[in-house]
Amino acid sequence: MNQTIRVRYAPSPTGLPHVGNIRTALFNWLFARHNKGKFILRIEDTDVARTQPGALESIMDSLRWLGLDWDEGPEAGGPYSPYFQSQRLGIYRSIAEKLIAAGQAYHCFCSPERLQAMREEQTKRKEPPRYDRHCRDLPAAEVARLRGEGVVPVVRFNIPLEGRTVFKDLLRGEVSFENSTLDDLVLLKSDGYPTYHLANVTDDHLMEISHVLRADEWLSSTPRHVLLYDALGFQPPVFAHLPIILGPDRAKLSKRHGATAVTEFKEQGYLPEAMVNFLSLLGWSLDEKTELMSREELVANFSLERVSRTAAIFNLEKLNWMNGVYMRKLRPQDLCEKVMPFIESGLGPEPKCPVSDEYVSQITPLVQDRARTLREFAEFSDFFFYEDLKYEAGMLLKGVKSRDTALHALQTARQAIAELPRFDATSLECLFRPLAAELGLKPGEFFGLTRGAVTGKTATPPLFETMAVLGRERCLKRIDVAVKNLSVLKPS
RNA sequence: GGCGCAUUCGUCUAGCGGCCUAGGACACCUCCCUCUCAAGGAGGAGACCACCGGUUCGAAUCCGGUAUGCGCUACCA
Repeated sequence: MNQTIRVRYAPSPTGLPHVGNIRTALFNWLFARHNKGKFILRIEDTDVARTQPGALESIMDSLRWLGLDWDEGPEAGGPYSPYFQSQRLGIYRSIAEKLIAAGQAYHCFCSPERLQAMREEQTKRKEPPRYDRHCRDLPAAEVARLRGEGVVPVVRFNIPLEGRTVFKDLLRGEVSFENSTLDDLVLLKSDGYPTYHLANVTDDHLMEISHVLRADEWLSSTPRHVLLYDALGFQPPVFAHLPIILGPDRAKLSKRHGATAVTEFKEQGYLPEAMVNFLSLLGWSLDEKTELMSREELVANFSLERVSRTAAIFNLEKLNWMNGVYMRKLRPQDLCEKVMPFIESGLGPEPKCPVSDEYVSQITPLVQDRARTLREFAEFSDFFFYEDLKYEAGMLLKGVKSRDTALHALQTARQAIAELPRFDATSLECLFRPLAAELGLKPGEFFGLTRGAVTGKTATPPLFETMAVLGRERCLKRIDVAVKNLSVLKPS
């Protein structure tokens, strides 16, 4: 096959794009870029009731955020316009009419009520619920009568009553279905919109899609599509059904499992490059060891042969780890820039120090190794920004013998700090180590106590660097507050 | 219920007949480093390769069956 590779991502704008969904987009994109082909974005807005206003924007935002650029589609345009199925209604109608004329499809006047009753009846009799082909061979006179009554029909496809439909799936090999298990699916709905099946087959053909890489849940409807291609005299594309993504409970990933929309990951402070890397490993692998790959490496190495066939569980822990790796790889000034909005929005309304580039760039090297997401970065460094700390005074006593020991140590530290000629990390350490010995405290005890006073936390970046960034005045003030907090505590 | 797909450590996976007494990664545990927390380094535990048959000198790898899971079974995609 030496035609150019053309693949598409064809979401329906019914909500926020899901990570599973976007993983399919990623694989399509990687396949296109690896093969120097085209990646097309096509919007399948054929369900009027389910289409949501902002969905298109969030689909495009998600793709852009991950760097999955499309060659044809909304905003990009392209030779096969339009790329919105709702703007191609005439095409589907004429295809449907062509099928009817050829005896490959028919009008069906059955009401939704009749269909539902029929299915209930079938289920009760333990039969597979299937359209009973009531309208398949309706006499012309009957059709005219129903028409006259104003019943708007749907168009159904004539599935062959016998035989098998066999097709090749790139990942699963030959797949075969008994035609008798398929029913006469609806092609054109009564509102004039096509169903997925018609629109999909029509557009994939017209847009010269070479490979259909879609989620596994479509495998069962592929024989219908193959039959449709046949009826229309179209050459079917190559199919590859990708494994789906499950939540930790092995059920299809959904809102119950926490964040699932791509935009949520963005808001939670994940980096797009980490996301792309992580998602690429959900159902694909390069070899037995390589895990960390740049976008370029992924493009260079991606191949369908190495896509697995089994559903994968979305492992948030691993994403967190990988995001941390990418955070640590960032140049400090880049991290600084990326984390800024999270600091600004992540801090509450309480009075806080000004958030400046200069200040944040001092904090960045201290927190970079410690945070796994940008949001976590903001949380870990919040004490740098709040003017007043909130903590339980008892926290200060953790690891210290008594309240009075702590009070004395803090007061001693306060005075020493106030008199320190140079307020930097090295000077502070040279001051504190001997001071701990003088106080009869272990360094860890003394440092921990000071840490609590100065940050309100038990776990922070290294004490002296942290103090140096906070500045002398703020440290003194916070120690004063700590002393006050301890004084009102019962002696221990 | 019918049809289809799948089944290797808790999780993501490597493996496409002998290199496997099954490799890597996350998570977990221990130790080192260390002012806390991380990061980093060194180890460890963790999979009778779903089960049962078969093919073969030899099977995680091929075939059949069973079980389990998932998907589809709409005028939704």
